[in-house]
Amino acid sequence: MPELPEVEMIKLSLEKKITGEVIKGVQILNPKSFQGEVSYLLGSKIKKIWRRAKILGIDLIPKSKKAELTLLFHLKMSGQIIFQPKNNKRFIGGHPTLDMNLDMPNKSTRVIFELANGSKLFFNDQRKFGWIKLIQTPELSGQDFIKKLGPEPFDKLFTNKVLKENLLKHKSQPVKAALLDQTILAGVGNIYASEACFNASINPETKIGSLTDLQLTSLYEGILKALSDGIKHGGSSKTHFVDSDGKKGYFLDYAFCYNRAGKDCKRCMIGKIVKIKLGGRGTFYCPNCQK
DNA sequence: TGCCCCCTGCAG
DNA sequence: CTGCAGGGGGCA
Repeated sequence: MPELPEVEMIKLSLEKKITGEVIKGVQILNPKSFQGEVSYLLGSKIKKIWRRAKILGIDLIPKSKKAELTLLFHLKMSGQIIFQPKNNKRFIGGHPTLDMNLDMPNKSTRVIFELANGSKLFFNDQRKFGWIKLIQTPELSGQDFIKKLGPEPFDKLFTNKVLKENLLKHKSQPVKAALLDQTILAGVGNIYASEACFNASINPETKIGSLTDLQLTSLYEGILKALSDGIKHGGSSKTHFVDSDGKKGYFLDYAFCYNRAGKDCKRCMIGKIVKIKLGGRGTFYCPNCQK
């Protein structure tokens, strides 16, 4: 489900609600969804919520004087984190009919966190690919899936030059496949990879090695534009994504190519968006203006 | 680098 | 019924 913008929306919608709260209980409905010693969580206090790439982290201060804990979430394709206020009171604005049914738990609920103030967090994951991992905070940097991650797109260390260097280690790869490689840069997934190529007017099948310097720069800008547009519109809700309030995001209404096969290109107005398969993933582009 | 796999459910 | 879905690890 979620790429960087979607996880960011979850983080933003969650942090004010649960920071400072204490975890009172945990119910694990699907054992494969949770790794770690659950009992350590009980009585711990939520210190900070953060995002790295597509991973959401919750730092915890344990009840006793043990090392600090971090709860890691990877939502993979269908994960959701839903906050339920005390007494299940909700004040959802906008268009309630467009938000998900918030009766929890539901069929996809895998883990439930109960907070001391009576609110709850539901980890839903229809396809069961996602996971929650409880580790000691000092172990974080040693985790393989963290170590391997490339630069964070909105970090100031992620410059045009860094992207170029990282990409050029993979000259024979098609551009769009490279954007999905989390070691090159972290956080871009299938939707925003297609959009980034569109923004840069680059055919997603183009090999990295044959990109001009100018194209590499356009790609850098195109990536940042795709991701920030994603955040601006609250993320992409194709099937599963909602933020922690159960609200959808509307980026796909503004997307240039993703999920628009057969439709007119919004830029050149001549081409029609096509869908191809690249590296096993659906890929969209305009054959007329992406060369 | 390119499959196959982990799962469930929906659209065609 | 088949194929496909915002991810990514493991295998040849």
